[in-house]
Amino acid sequence: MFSKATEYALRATIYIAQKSSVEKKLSLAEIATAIDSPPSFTAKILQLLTKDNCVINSVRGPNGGFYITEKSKQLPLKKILEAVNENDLFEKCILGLKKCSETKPCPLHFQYKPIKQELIHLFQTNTIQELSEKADNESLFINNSI
Amino acid sequence: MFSKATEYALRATIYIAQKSSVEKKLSLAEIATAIDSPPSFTAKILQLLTKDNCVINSVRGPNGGFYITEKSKQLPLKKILEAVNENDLFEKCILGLKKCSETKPCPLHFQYKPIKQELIHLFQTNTIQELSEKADNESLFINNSI
DNA sequence: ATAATTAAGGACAAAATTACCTTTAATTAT
DNA sequence: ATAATTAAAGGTAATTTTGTCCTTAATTAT
Repeated sequence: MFSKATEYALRATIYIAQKSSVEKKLSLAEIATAIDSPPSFTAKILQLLTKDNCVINSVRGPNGGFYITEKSKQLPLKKILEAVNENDLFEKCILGLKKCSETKPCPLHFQYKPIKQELIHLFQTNTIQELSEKADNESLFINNSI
Repeated sequence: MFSKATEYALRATIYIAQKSSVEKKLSLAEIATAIDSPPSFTAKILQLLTKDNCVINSVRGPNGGFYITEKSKQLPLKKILEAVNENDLFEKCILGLKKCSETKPCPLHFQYKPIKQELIHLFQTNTIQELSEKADNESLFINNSI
């Protein structure tokens, strides 16, 4: 479904929202270990999420690391997809047809449409905070190797 | 969503179901042109679909080509995904967590679940024939460049 | 039988994605 | 101020996916 990059972005952001605050920043090493992702590749993705502080924040130096503000926690998951340039995924034709549209629909168009809309709805209505709270309850999901 | 390979597999199969019969086989060249896919790569994918005649059939030589039997037209789209080994796509965790399950769910698990089931339902209930008939009505969808 | 045609199959190439490593810049603690 | 720490940034490497090409095998038409 999603690329590795997007999966890591979602997992990392949820983890950061769960565990961080301005006072308690998380290092790349901790994040990558926690979400079971390759550290260097994860660094690149965190950079995307940090661009213009669009989703998360970072500071360098001792006791530096990544954190998320209360304000950013109110952002929809969609923002994460935007940050890693995978936001158009749900817009695309399921058969990969460039010209597929309402007026020129592919044979799956109208059956896929409601599903697509549910996906969009899922990522638009859920905030980062809501997800991180769910993560608190529903077992520590995030470590991929456990 | 899907890989190029899967998109081509779906488009090709629908096109073959639309236009072919045992008497009227379609050449690789015609199929690739019609669905706007790279011919050689498409050849590989058609081979997968032809393995054990699981979805489509082929014959070599003059007036050879690809066709689909009436029986195979009754197969669900899911068969196409199986043939190109992308059938597990809908089984996977949306966050890419290997151990995500009903008892150890990721924070998106229960919200994604119904969507996943609709996707599975879509590919399990629609037959190749049904799709190709839709393609007949809903404009010739398949050429990607028009 | 022979030649022509078409898919099958194998090897290879290009592009995209994923992953790694090293240097630089910023920040902090001493 | 200096040294230590951490992310940023750039380059590179490995892997996967996508795409190409060439030879082989099968079938058909002549």
